Amino acid sequence: MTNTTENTESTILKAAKTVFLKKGMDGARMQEIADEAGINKALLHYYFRSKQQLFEAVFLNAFSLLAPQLNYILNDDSSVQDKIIKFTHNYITFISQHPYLPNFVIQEINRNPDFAIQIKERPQFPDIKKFKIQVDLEVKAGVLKPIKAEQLFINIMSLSIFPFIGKPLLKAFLNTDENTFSNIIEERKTVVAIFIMNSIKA
Amino acid sequence: MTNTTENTESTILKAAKTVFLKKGMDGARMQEIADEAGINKALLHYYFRSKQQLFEAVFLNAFSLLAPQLNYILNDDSSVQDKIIKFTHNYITFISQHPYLPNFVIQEINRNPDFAIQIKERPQFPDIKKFKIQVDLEVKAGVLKPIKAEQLFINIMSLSIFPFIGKPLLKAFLNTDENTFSNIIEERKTVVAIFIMNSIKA
DNA sequence: GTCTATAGCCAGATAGAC
DNA sequence: GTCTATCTGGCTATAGAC
Repeated sequence: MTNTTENTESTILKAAKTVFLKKGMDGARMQEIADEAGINKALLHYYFRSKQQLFEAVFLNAFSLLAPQLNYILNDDSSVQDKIIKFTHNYITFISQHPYLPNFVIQEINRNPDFAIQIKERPQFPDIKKFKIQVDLEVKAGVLKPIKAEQLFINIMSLSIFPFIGKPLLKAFLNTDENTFSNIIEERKTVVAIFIMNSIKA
Repeated sequence: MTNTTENTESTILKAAKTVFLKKGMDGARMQEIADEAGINKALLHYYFRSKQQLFEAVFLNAFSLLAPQLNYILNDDSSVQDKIIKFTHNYITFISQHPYLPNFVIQEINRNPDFAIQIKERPQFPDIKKFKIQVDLEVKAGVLKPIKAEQLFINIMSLSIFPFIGKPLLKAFLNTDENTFSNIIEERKTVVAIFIMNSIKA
């Protein structure tokens, strides 16, 4: 019976995730989530009380998929170069499999900046401190050209994430179909790291 | 009297822009737009018939602010390097003054991909053809390291636009306040071009 | 735990006076 | 052209049967 409960609850969460990620908090409908889960609308309220609470469960789940991976680039002990090569490959691969994730998280934080505050309280929240020290050291040692860790971090994030968020726009500008665009993304798993390292390797 | 009409109409458009850009189509309320314009809700319908039509007027206006600037990097005759330096500086400066714009346009295209199709029909819609030829030529001439024009274009867009879309998230990760983040953006008006050119200059 | 039925509210849209 | 008042539909949430 605990099993049944957990199954229904996770069925709801999965359906809610599908709908919220595509439509956002404002665009999502409880009825659509219920349909997606193959159950009744009232049951959603039985398990999660309100749309808001269901949404928050989905949001925190989504965020906890995206954020911890950043700890790798921020806190691992290997060289900046090694981390950039591995991170961009892994992150682009991961987002390819969850293309709605970054747009959803960013959109909802923009809608309600309080989320950003809540999130910072959580354990495992990525912190740039160590990365900053490492970059400064490698710059001083002459391994990297002069660059601020903050700018480098923003560049890595931008190059990894934006193509997914801006996909429909980029597809239009590049005048490509779905397949060609997928190939371009596939290429980025390697060319992003090359692009970055060409720029900063001393 | 034509004047009065145009004034009311543009007052409504301005108010609608303010609200739609912040809240998006789904989050915006006609009442809020009416309040922002200092007029009555019924008047919105008198001028624009429906929320959808008012929204589309705002969307097309927003898009027509963002897109034509791309024609500079895509179609101007100066060298790739010159264009990147000028474009990143100008675009980041422009978006700094209209920070909600890119997020709004991208969000709404993601919500309704039909917009992307409609938009492509418009005159002045940016086209990458000429840029592609130019990049290929400069690569062949040994001015640039080997890079595909499509990837370079995506990189330029990503580095210019993403920091605005991802601002609350980046602020949290970097653990910076509003002021520090503004300074980082200010720096990007020059460092983005340096970052790109370091990477691709042969 | 799960359903049907419905309460209650809110938002977009319209009618009609001025 | 602009307003007040109101209709109508749709959505979240709850009541209550099973």
